Parts: sequence; structure tokens; C-alpha cells
Amino acid sequence: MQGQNLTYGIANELGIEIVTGVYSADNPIPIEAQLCRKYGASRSALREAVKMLTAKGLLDARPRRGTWVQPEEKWNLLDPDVLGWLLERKYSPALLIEFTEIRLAVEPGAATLAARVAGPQEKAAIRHGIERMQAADRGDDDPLDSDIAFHVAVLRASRNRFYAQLTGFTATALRFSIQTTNRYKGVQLASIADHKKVADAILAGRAVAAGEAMRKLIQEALDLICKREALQATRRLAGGSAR
Amino acid sequence: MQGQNLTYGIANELGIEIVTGVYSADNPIPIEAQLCRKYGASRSALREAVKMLTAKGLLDARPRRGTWVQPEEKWNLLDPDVLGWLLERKYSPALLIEFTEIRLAVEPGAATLAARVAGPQEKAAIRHGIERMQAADRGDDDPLDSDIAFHVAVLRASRNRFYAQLTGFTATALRFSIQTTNRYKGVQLASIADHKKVADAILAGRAVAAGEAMRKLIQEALDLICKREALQATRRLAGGSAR
DNA sequence: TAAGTCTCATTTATATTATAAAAAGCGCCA
DNA sequence: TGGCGCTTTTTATAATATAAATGAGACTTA
Repeated sequence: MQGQNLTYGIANELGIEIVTGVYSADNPIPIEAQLCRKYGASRSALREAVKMLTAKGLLDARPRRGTWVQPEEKWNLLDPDVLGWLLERKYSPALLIEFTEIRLAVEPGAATLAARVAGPQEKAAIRHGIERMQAADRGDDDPLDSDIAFHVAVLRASRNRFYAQLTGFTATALRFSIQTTNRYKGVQLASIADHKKVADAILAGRAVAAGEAMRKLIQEALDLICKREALQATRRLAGGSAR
Repeated sequence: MQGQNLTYGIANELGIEIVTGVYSADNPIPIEAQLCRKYGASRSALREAVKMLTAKGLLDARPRRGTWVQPEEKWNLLDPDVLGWLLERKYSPALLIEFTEIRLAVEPGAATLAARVAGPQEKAAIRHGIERMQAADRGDDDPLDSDIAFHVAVLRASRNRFYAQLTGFTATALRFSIQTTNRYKGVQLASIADHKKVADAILAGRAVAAGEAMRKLIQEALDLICKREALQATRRLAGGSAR
């Protein structure tokens, strides 16, 4: 949902404003006419943007009652656009922990399946992901992109459409997660070894081992985040500089 | 996305046609003017419907090139609307297996978390789900609804927004799953006992046990589906009446 | 002949205006 | 006081005009 044209641009801006909490019960969405003025757009373009956000669970429009932001539990958080908007402007350690928690369940499941059903092409993609991570370690590839490529390859290799669907979600989450936790400083080597254990298990068809290796990998990431947060809390208490 | 008004009705119809494979590379979506005629709608209403489907990953429209169905891997399968459309018209054992597979990873994860963090209200909802299942067994409640209520309560009790987001998905999937596998014929009692084990573990705060109990529960459902499918395959081979 | 450029036609994108439908709020009346 | 019906506001739909994008084919030129 890039700003390739006016409608998409409005959807983007409005989407960000909504998920960052600009509108609520006491500060509702302006009526169509005002929104048109605000974005300098016609009703057609604006209404189409609003309909896109409605489809993603962010808005609800009814005649005479106006257009309202839906309660947060109706937002389609698994939609990469929605998740992206949320992450782009609103840093939240809680959110980071929450999606690492769900990755802790999902990715081992995908790895287990992948070990059972992955074909030659899918296995090649996983192997290639590991190679890219190794290349990144030598400075020949991007560490973030290669990491994401590996996790996406595993999800795809599960040959399950719902896991495959989570690639967009995972890629967005991972990009944000890694950027904010900002690893790649010495942890890299150990991390590659852990990733390689997962890959080896999948390639060898050892389903249980693959799941377990993936679980450990993500559990480590979760522990790291929690430790960091605790640390920052301590610093805040001590009056130190924490973000 | 009910047919509350014209635009939503068009989105529904078109959505079903798309996911059931009416349109493809060799049979592309008609141009706007033709679609308007087909649905007896104005361009405004039609375009708004198309934009909703675009937001859900089903369509992509560009000037001069027309509007095309996106490749299936871009469909937002975790969106309850999209999943519902897929299930409503297109029975698919493969799909049933696939979403039971992902439930096998997700729901134990949610149960584990729930055991750690569920508050009084969330615990009450889980207890109530069990009570409803028991009531259904006596004929005093709906077996399908009570089953769904229990699983939804566990997801919510995880206090994780991404798990909570999957309630819509799970409810849709479960409704379809149970209807087609059509249990509730003697299996019921054993099923309630298994559900109660999950609930007890969560209520007692035994996280690992809760996850494991949930895993067993869903693994049983998965085995049942696979056995059924194998059975039907056998019948088909034997020339018997399948489905 | 071949490669590049230009023009034109087609289709979606946006704008504008008018009318319909829904529903909240108010006032009238019994 | 309570219910009924008008009025007004806001979204829903319609109809039409213009803009922008782009694919295809013609045209130009080396």
C-alpha cells in the first residue's frame, strides 16, 4: 500500500493516524467533506481510501452516524499494512514482545512441517538463506535481509497456505524487531550457528528437531528483548538515558 | 462483510467468485463498465467494492491494463472474510488439514501464555466455555457455538493482540471444520474431558501442561480428519459413495 | 531492416454534482 | 409523559466529465 496514487496515499496517512490513536471516541473522524479538504481530494478518492481501511477492520461508516474508528480488537493486525503502520510511528516494547511470542509458536510449527514436506526448491531456498547470512557475516550481503529471507523460506517450505500467508507479517515484524533490538554486534556468529541447526534439521527431514531448534532460536530472541526491556526500566529508574 | 448495502454485497459476490477461481489469467475480470452492468451498480459503488477486495489482497487494478486477480499467495487468507468466502463455496479437505495444522501450533501457544497471564475475567470466560459445552451435552446449548466460545476464550486469555486477532479466523475455521467433519456423535463426552483438562491447567496456572493438553486436543482432531480422508479415498477407490 | 520514438486508443483514476437513504434529534400532539 | 412524525445531517449511490497511465501499432530514421 505505497503512495503510488492519491487514494493509496490517503489510505496510508489515515491508516497511520488511526493506529497511532489520533482518533477515538472523544475525537472522532471528521466528516467526508472535511476529510476531502484536509487531503485536497475529491469524495471519490477519499471514499475509496476509507473503504480500504474499512476492509482492514479499522473503520466503520454509517449514514448520519459518521465514520468511526473500530475498537482495536477488530483491527486486522495480521495485515502487513496495518502492522507496518503500527510499527512505523508507534514504538512499543509490548508489541515487540507480543509478536515474538506468537512467532515462538508459529515458526517452530512451520519448521516441523517443512522438515516433513519441503521439496527440492524449498530446501534450496532455505540453504540459500543460510548462505546469505554467512555472506552477510563477511560483509557481502545485508544481515537484515538475509535473516528475513531464511525465516520466510521456512514458512514457505511448510507448504501450508496459512503459514505462507504469515510471511508478510513475519517479514515486517522481523525488520522492525531486529532494527530496534539492533543486534548484529558480536551476536551474529552464534546466531548463524543456531539458524544453521534449524536448516540442517529441516534438510535432513528431522521434524521434531527442526521445531525444537527453531523454538530455541526464537526463545533466545524473546529473552534478549525482555532482558533489554528490564535493563532499560532499571536505567529509567536510575535516571539514566533510556530512549 | 454482510450484504448490508450495495457495495458490500458486490464485494461479497465478487469475492466469492474470485476465491472460487472464476477469474484467472485466461479469464480476466471484466472492465469496470461491464461489471457495472453485471451488478446493476454505478461506478462509485463498484469501484469501492473493488477497492475493498484490493485491500484484502485479491485484486490489483491499473490504468489501461485492467483489474486482475492477484496470485493466490497474496490473498489475505487470515482475513475472516476471505477465509469465509473460500470455505463457503469451495469444499477442500486440503484446506481443512492446513488450518488444523496451524491451529496445532497457535492454540497451544495461546494456552501456554493464558496459563501465565489470564486474569479473573478471562478465566471466567474459559470456565464458562466448558460449562456451555457440558450444557450442550445435556441438550441445553449449541455444541458448535460452545466449542467455539471455549477456543476463542483461550486465545483472548493470552493477552496477546496477535493471538486475539486470530479469534475471527479460528471461529470461521472451526465452524467449517466441525460442520464438515460432523462430530458430536458419541465423541462428545471424551472431547469435553479433553477440553476440561486444558481449562484446568490454565486455571491452575500450569503453563506447560496447558499447552500440551491443547496440543493433544488438536492433534486428535487432525488425526480424525486425516483418517476420514484416507477412509474416503479408500471408498472412492472401491467405488463406494464418498462425501 | 531494426531500433527507437510518437501517436492514439483504451482503461482506470480523480473530480464534480445531484439525488437517495438512513438515522439522530427535535418538536408536536394526544 | 410518551409516542409519532418531521427535519436535518451524513453517508450511499448515481451520472458524467476530465485526467493520467500505458499498451499497441504506426512512423521515422539510421
